[in-house]
Amino acid sequence: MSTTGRRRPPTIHDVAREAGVSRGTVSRVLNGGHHVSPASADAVNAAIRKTGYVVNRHARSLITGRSDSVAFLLTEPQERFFEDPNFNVLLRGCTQALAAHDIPLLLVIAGTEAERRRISRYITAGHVDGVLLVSSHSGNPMAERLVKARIPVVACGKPLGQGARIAYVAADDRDGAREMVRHLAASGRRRIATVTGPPDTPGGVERLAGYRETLAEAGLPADERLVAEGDYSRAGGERAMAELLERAPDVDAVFVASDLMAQGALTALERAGRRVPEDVAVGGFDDSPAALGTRPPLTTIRQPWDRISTEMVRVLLGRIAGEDPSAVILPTELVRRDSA
Amino acid sequence: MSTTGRRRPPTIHDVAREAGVSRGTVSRVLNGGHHVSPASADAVNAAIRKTGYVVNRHARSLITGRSDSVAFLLTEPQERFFEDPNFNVLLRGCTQALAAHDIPLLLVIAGTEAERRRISRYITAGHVDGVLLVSSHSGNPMAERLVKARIPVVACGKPLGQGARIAYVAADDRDGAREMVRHLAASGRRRIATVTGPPDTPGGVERLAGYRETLAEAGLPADERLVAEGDYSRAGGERAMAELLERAPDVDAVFVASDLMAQGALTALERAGRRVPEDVAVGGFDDSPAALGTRPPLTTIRQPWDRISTEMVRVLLGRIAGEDPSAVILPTELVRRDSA
DNA sequence: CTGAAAGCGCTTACAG
DNA sequence: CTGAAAGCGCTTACAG
Repeated sequence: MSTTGRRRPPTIHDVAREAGVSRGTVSRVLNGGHHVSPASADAVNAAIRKTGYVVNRHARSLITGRSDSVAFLLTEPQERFFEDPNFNVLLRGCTQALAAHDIPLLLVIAGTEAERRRISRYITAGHVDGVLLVSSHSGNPMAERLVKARIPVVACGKPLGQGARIAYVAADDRDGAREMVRHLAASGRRRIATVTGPPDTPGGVERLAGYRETLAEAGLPADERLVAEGDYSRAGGERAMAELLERAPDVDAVFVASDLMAQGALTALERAGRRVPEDVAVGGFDDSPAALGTRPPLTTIRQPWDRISTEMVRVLLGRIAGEDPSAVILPTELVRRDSA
Repeated sequence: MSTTGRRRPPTIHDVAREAGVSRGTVSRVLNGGHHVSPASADAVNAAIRKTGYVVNRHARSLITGRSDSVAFLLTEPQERFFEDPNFNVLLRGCTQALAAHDIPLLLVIAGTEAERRRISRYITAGHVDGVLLVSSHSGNPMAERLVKARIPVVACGKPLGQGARIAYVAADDRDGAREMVRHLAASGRRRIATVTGPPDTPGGVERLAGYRETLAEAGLPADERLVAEGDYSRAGGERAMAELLERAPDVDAVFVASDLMAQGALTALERAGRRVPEDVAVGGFDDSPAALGTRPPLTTIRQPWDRISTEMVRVLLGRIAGEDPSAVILPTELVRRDSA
């Protein structure tokens, strides 16, 4: 009569009965099969197939205290992340790396302080085993809170404030910037400007430092009129480039600290009637999908996003397993296209 | 001695003791406060604050059979989704709409058949209460499986195969296409081509239908050389436009069924030395962020993504609460910029 | 309105 | 190797 009704899913008890063993034995098979005779294991596996049994994770989590899932946590206004293709690449990479471990990724966006509070409670309540923290800005209160609550965390990019207590994975920002500026100088440019990231972000600080060092090495004079601050947005890049053009009309190259900002810079240059790369060479940073959408295609510094996400997941899983926080710095690579 | 160790989080039992009531009463306060005296409720709330109690969701889910979370499920190769900015907008909208209900979003990508199988099991195991299904192609085996397993599902875009059994939210594709083609014709274009979406997607079918209808209404002859098939990717759009240029060199306008493909079409036109909009007017579809990154900025049809995501969440929550599947069709809007 | 009690589905020492 | 049993933290009829 009730075959039409929604059948209750089979439990471990049904499997045990079917296999003719105790629930304990079924559980042992489920959890690695140690201390189980081959015959019992076979019987259990057959019973699982026959009944279509799937473990109830809530019950398991209740007793193990683990959720077997991980959060991908964004702690900035969403617009930034969704505008910037880097975000996609990172999210995709982490999703994939986690999937390989059969761990689902919980996407959590905490852009406002109210949201951050709510999410803190959510995470602290044991909903996830660890957090992949994506936030370019330092002094992030979330990181502090999470670390204090003993939640395993690994950040993308070096957290400027937190000291050594938090694990992170980052590209070698400074070295990447140096390579780009060397490339610009090698093509004979002499008035090389830069559009920086925000000064409270590792990319903002390190890429600028690399720029300055390389200028000095090349014997080019430092000129503060050649430095404009951006905010990693396309609009910010456009604004900064316009500023640069006004302050230093003789600029003949610019290193822009992100591809998205470089896209904006290109717009500003076009409006000003400057040809790229003939009049002004433009170098970006990231090698994000944004670099291909521009005209001309962007010469840029590739961040190894695949490796970054893989490493973030690896380190986080290690942290969850009890390992100490570690830092991973990955090398970048110059990608030559047409803009410089 | 043990204050340094990781303190076990407070349970409902601790709260009950603190408040001087039974665990049942605490639970009642937690679940709406019905059948609880104000005095007890106050005592419980005070105890919750004092102990910092947060409900253990695993225990709750075990008994209620609900997870209080929802999956955002992508069932296509990831590249497509991450390449296409529409995806971002949708994901962001759903995340926000869900956050308003305090429901976390689980991002799940099932691009390969193996992944789909794994994810099916995952979802069927009761890990989520419902699924926001994002997949442009029809005949999606996932949808079938989920519906069969009685999982509440709402699709983005009308599922071509599934009939009336699955709820969906979509923009009015046909009407949007008609408006764009009318706009093109109104500007005096006579050789209006189209780059379509895949023929097994609702957008591929409906937007092409709208194109044909409007051409007929405008008294323009149907010419199959003016129809090229795209795949919603930038590269596909570029390819299709090149094809069009070869087959019908006198083309003076093109309606491209997605902004991303339009971006590709622009590249092909530029390579062919055609000016936009002077020689060829280009109209897109979506009003995705891709439409702003082009030169010239794209005239396009806006899909009301905010409303689409809000509605998807609303319908899904309704389904979870037991409502019947419903379909929501939202109006589009012509956005005039410089490309047409 | 409220407490005592059963039970959700699982894991894990504990004995054998 | 394996079963019986306790217990994870919660919710929900059931009596009062």
